[in-house]
Amino acid sequence: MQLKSLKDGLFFHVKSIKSGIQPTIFSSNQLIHLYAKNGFLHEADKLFDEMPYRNVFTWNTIIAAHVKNHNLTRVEVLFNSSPRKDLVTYNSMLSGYVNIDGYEVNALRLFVEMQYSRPVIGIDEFTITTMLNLVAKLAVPSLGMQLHSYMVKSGSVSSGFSVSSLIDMYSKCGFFQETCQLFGEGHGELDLASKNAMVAACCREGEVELGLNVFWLEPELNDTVSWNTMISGFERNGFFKDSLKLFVYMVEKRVRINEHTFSSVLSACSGMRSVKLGKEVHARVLKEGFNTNPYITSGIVDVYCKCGYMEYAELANAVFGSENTFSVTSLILGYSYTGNMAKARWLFDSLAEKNSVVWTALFSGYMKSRQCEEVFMLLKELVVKETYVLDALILISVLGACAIRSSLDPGKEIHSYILRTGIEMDKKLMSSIIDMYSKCGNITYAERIFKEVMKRDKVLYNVMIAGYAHHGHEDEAINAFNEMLGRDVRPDAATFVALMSACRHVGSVELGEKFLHSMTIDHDLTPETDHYACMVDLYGRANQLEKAVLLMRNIPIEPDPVIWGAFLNACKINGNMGLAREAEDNLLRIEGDTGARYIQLANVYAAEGNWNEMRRVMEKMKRKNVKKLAGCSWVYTENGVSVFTSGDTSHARSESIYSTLACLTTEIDHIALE
DNA sequence: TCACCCAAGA
Repeated sequence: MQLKSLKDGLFFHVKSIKSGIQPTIFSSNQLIHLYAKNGFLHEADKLFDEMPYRNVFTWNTIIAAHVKNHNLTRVEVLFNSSPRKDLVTYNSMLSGYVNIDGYEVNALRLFVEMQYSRPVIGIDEFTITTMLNLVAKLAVPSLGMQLHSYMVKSGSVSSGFSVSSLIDMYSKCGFFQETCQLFGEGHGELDLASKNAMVAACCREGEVELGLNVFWLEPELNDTVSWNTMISGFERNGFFKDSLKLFVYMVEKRVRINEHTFSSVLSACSGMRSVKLGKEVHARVLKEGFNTNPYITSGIVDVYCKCGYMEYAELANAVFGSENTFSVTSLILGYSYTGNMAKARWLFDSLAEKNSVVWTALFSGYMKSRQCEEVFMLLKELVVKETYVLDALILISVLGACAIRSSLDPGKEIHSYILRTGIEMDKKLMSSIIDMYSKCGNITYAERIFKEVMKRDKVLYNVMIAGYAHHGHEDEAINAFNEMLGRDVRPDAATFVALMSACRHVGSVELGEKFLHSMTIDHDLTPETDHYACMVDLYGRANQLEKAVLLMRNIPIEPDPVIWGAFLNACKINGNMGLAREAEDNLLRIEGDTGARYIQLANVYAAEGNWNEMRRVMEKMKRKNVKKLAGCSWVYTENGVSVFTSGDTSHARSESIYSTLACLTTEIDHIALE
């Protein structure tokens, strides 16, 4: 008897219990399969345990059920106690090892055992496709190619399963040419899974248009997977609107939507930072009952976090219940973005297990709010608590903190850690190291590392040009820029900030003007705040206040405090108090609650000996009740960091520090007199 | 009874 549906099965099961007639092994096997398929694993297990006789099919069915449920401990127990194992038993076990993270080595061992143990189990097409999956997951093309050769030799390369698995494997190993070739060879009749794998491969390669063309080949074939692949392909390449448009079209065409669809659509909403669309999708998810899928619930939380709606995000997370690390990570990032690091830290501490992504999230949060000490402390905590090799993105955060703090020694330690552990030096990491060395005052090291990189990208050039600028090496900055153009690396707005800042350091007004002009005319870039502020500063330092005034009048964007601050400084250098007053009005209008601005203004008047004006500004500041954080210096010693503010006597050894300082000052005075 | 293609947080 054939039991087709769960209803059939239940009916049959009840009948057999009532009648007391033991079902045949064949029927019981079918029942186990039906129960497991419909999520009733407990019932499947119970039936399996109660069976007086079992055959190899019985064992294979229950093993497969637990493989699908990712219960590997149970799978291994069953596999080892199974009295007779055939190729199917081995293939199921192999599939368990391949599809559950952390058992990849077991899969390789089992694969070898299947071929060489006595008696030989052998391998078949199922084994090969499962192994191709493993190759794709681990990205080890050499093994993939061996499997491919074996398939060619054994003549099993023509089935849809084989081709789609091969396409997927080559694509995930980064061999796009081979992927295209395989797809092209099988063009006589289009196999849906192979076509879907090809669409995915194109999107993975960033060839979205090509992917779309494949998607529209014989569109009547397309199933939910095809649509999902294309929707996610758009999303992952940043074409969020196209992703959502295709989703709408999918709904109109009445193609069945599943949990994968919603997951990608939610990512697109996050990418667009559209809370409106996010809410719409959220409503649809609730309506269609997908609100227990962890991919989807974390996706919803993420949309609200990315859009800055932290209250909604918290609420959604609470409603969805059951701890979801992805949701919590999104929340940590959301709070980091809004500068609420206390809340971010609280959430971080609430996680029982912390993976490298969540550590990275906290690191980047502290970096974003420039809490460098917290970055260093977190690093200490991480090294104590976790044993794994530090993630490149974490190191980038720490290097950033070193750069801000001008802490060369910790920076060097990180650099040697990278060399020691053999972490792959990608361009981002390389740029961070170069930036760290240059900001910590060691331009020679920065340059040496830069010159070792053959394939230099935009960020790498920008960092190096900024480094040269920072150290007053105008010619080197311009040479690097010319080399960049010669290598067809397109400059961006940051390149010109670096170049103009090089001009600022050496006072080359003409060159600065040339760059400002050239970025618009030759490179189709729009000057932003930093460019104008840089130019105003350049004019100021070159005693060309009239040009600064002219530029201020013609800046096409609303000048922000950075530009006004630069202009104020220009007024100070050129001793023009009338214009300084104008800058003051504008500055305090925008930044009336920033203590540092009042002090800057007071200093402008003080430099001119205009004590009345200075007093007026200080009184204004007092009335507004704003404070300025004291500027400080710091020194790294073996015992940690010591911070000093002006007139500070809080340090335990402050007496000896001050007497050393007095000696040094006397010596400097002597040198100056000589 | 086992195998292919689509989903999340830096």
